[in-house]
Amino acid sequence: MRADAKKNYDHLLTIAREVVAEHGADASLRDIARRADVGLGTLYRHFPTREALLETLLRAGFDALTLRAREFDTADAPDHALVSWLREIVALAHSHRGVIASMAAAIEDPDSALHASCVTMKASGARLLARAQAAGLARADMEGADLFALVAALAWINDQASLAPRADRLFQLIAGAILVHPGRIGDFTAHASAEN
Amino acid sequence: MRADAKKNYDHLLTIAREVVAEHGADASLRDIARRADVGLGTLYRHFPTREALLETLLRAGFDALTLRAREFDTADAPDHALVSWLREIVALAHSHRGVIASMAAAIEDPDSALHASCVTMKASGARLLARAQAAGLARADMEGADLFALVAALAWINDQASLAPRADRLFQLIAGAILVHPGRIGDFTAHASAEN
DNA sequence: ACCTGAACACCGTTCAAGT
DNA sequence: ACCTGAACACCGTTCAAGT
Repeated sequence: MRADAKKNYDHLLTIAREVVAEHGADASLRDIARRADVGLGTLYRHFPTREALLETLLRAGFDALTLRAREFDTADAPDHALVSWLREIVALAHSHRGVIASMAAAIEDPDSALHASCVTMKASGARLLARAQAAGLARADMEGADLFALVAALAWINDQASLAPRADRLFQLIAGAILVHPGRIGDFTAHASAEN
Repeated sequence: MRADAKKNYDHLLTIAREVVAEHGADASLRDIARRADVGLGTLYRHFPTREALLETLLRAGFDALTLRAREFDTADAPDHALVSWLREIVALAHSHRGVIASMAAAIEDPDSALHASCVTMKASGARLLARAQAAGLARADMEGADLFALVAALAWINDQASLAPRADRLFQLIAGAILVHPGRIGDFTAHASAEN
C-alpha cells in the first residue's frame, strides 16, 4: 500500500471508530468520509462494503475473543468458562451498537466480510458448550447455533436503550437455562465484563 | 371524516398492510403512498409518524391479545396461560417484521403512537406472570419489564432469517427458565400459535 | 495507484398552492 | 377540509476525470 493510501486508511479507521461509537453500526458512511477529510470514493476503495469496515473495526476484538476461548478451554471449570466467554462476546457486540444484526445476517452469508469472524465466534462458543456438556454441566439438547442466537438476542437487548437496564438480569436468567447447575452462575459472573 | 378522506385512509391501510408484509416495518413510506395512488402529504396527514401507521396496522392484533390475556387470566392453568400468551405476542410482533424495535423504543417514550399499546401489552404480561408466581409456577425474581424484554428478544430472533429456525427451540428454553416446572411446557405449547 | 466529487436513484419530512 | 407534489436535506453507490 502506498504511503498516502496507508495514511488515509488509518485515518478513516480512527474516524470510523469515533462515528460508530457515537451513532452505531448504521452510521452514515458519507459522514465518516466527510469527518475524515477524504473523498467518499476513498472510503469505498478501502472498504467496499459497510461489513468490510465493521469487520476491520471489530477484528482485534474478535481475535481477542478467539484467544480467550482457547484459554477458557483449558484453564477453567467448563461452566465458568462458557458463561464468562458468553459475557465477553455480548460485551464486544454491544460495544458496536447495532452490529449484531449484521453478524446474524453474516453467519449464513459467505459473501459477507463478517462471515468468517462470525463462523469462528460460533465455533468457539460451540466448543465451550460441548466441553460443558461433556462434563454434565450444560444441558445436552443445545448446539452451537442455539448459543449463537442467544448471544445475538442478549446483545440486541443491550442495544435497546429501554431494555438495557434488564440486560444483566436476563443474561443470568438465560445462562441459568443453559447450565445444569445455575446456582453457580452468581459465583463467577457477578462482576465479569469485557472491554473493547 | 369526509367521504373522500375516508376512502384514502382505508386504501392507504390496505396498501400499507401489503407493503409492510413484504418489506417489514421499515418499508418506504413513499412507496406506500405511490402504490396507494395518493400524494405523500396525504399519507402524512392521516399518519403523522411511522409509529402511528404501525399502531393502526397492529391495533386489531393488540386488542385481540388484550382479550386473550383476560381469558387466560381466568380460564387456564397459570403457567399454561402465561406461556400461551407469550407465544401469541411473539407471533403478533413477528407478523410485522421489524416492528419490535419500535415497540421496545415506544415502551419508554410517551410520545410514541405505539406507547399505549406497548404499556398495555406489558401490563397484560405482568398480570399473567404475577398470577403464575402467586401459584408458585413462575420464578419469583422476575417482573413485567423482564418479561417484556424477553418477548422482544424472542420476536427479534424470529425476525432474523438466519436465527429464525432456532426460534421455537429457544422459546421453549426461555419459557422453561421462567417457569418453575418447565417439564410442563412441551405439553401445551407444541402447536400453539397466533394468526394476525 | 490512488483520490475526488459529481451524478444517480433513492429516502423522510414539510409546506405552499390548489380543489 | 382535504389533497398534491415540489422542495429540502439527507442517504448509499458508482464512476469518469484527475494526480
